[in-house]
Amino acid sequence: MINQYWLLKSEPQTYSIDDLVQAPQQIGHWEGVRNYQARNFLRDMRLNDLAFFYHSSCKTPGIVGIVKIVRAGYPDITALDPASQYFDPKSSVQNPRWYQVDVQLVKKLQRIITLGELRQHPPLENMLLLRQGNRLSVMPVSLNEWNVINSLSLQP
DNA sequence: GCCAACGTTGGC
DNA sequence: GCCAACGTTGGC
Repeated sequence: MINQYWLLKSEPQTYSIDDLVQAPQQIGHWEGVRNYQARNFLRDMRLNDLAFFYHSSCKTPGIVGIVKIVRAGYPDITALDPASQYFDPKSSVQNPRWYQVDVQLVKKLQRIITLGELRQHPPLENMLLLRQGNRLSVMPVSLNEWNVINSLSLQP
């Protein structure tokens, strides 16, 4: 079975890798995504797919961990909750508009692989993350990119 | 805080 | 369907 690899962005001030480290069973709900392209990627995720955990909008943006999809796409409950900041009146139980997945920590990297470092590696120059103006918070990562970054994470 | 690069909204 | 106005993202 061929898995797809992914990258998930989060603002650490909202949800950080350490929040996931400390979560029960180290499982987190990846909810609140309100972009259609990102939602479609969430919906495409399959059980046991792997993803990089990326910190964005912070002092040192970069990849900080690896997570596994432990529950594939299901309706985002926060869209149905009027008290939630992610509430969307256009979503309903019968016709959910947004989806979430559950992720479980595989490992927190020993060091952050910064955005600047990623940009220094020619094999990664076509990475979606590095494309100008890219604002997707959920995106696929090619096998080759995954392997390059994975080996970087093992270097001191 | 700035601002470029988006995505979304809504009038027409 | 077009497109201007607006809101958001996210690096710097």
